[in-house]
Amino acid sequence: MTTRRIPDATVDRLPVYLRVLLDLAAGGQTTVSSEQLAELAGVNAAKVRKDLSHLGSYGTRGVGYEVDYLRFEITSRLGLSHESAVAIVGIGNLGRALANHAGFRDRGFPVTALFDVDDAKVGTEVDGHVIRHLDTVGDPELGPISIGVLTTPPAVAQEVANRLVAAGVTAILNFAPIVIAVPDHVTVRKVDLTLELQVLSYHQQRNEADAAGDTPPMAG
Amino acid sequence: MTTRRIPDATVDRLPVYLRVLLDLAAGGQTTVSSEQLAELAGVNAAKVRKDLSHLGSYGTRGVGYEVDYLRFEITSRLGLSHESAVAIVGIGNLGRALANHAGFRDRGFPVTALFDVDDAKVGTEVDGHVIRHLDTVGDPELGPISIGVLTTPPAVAQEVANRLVAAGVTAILNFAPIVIAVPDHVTVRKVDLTLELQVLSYHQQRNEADAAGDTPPMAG
DNA sequence: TAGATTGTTAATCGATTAACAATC
DNA sequence: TAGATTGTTAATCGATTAACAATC
Repeated sequence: MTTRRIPDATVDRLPVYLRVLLDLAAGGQTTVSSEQLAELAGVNAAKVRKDLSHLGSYGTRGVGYEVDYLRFEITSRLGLSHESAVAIVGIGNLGRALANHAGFRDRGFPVTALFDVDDAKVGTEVDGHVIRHLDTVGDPELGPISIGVLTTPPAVAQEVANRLVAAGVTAILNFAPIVIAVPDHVTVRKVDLTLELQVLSYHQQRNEADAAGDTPPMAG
Repeated sequence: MTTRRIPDATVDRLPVYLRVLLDLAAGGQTTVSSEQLAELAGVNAAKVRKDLSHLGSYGTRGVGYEVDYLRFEITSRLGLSHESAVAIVGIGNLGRALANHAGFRDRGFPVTALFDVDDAKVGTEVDGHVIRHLDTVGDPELGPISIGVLTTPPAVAQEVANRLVAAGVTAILNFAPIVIAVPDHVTVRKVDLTLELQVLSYHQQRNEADAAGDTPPMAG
């Protein structure tokens, strides 16, 4: 069963469509046009149709897309038909907040393990989960870990990533502000909060420069 | 003083280069080649040179780039020469963690205000900051807010964004899993944690499919 | 001068968009 | 049949990359 490759830009948008479809389904809507889906997802209709065409032809001309069918299809292609266990490593402010984050469990990503190396933290509980020492990360009795969430200080992030990979983790969400290297079969996504603020800063500065007449809007 | 437009993809990488340069400077290194910068930033050297060329010609052929000079230049172009006050709206798990996040203040983004609408929270303190009612968001005595961080439930995110914009905020970092609409002069970046996990799930599934022989690596 | 490395060019690639024939 | 809307094509745009002349 060969599944065609989906472009990266499309993969990044499928979760957005999926969330919109869940909302629509909750509201009782059974059909949606590319126009409406685009509006709710904050993109244009051509992009929606192009994106969905990579999944196959699941719309009906003159009618639109069946909400439930499309939901099912996106869920399946994203690999969300089964739950994925999440382990959080580094239980500081952010790690603790994520451990408490109900949204993960609700979306099929139950947090099943918390790790740290601080003996003062190991053994204590967060949201019903005991914090374990990172040395036990490979322990089979914890069950398989599908995704590792890295919320350690940057100085140890690479070392921790190595240990996660050694324990069989093939997907990492990295919050540490450092680029980590992993083998080809491991996927990393990064969330860099300072980067986000800095990019906002850039655009803010540009807008101000434009407003100040650097690129006069209509004045002549 | 006209500053040339920098491509979006480049703007997204400049903060990464900046972080690497700070590390190099801390280590006492005064010069860096595109090759080394690329290695540390996790990209290739051609991209580094192309990106930096948008800032102007700040390298020296045969030598490389002066670390301090490049740092200064990127800092300036990103608008990081002055601090930007951050307000966090929605003090739940995540908002509280971000309020405690020292990395923001250290990078020039001091958190100066916390807002919520829950009377049980209003008046209490987090990391030395009193939580205020969102109704006071425009209050001049709080000082200007440069960036608003949205950590509210999705159902109220649009409404809260409207109030931030009305209070003069022109940059928003949105953690609520919903697309928010804002006027043209306002910039929004989103951080969608569930989306990140779902995209990881997709790649994980693809890698497994490939490993299972869907795309045989070398077997014939 | 010889070696190193930038800055720029040009080719390539992937993503976006508009337009419209196909078709419900 | 008439109206609506998809799925696909083709044009355009922006990003990436390799290659190399310029030059320190």
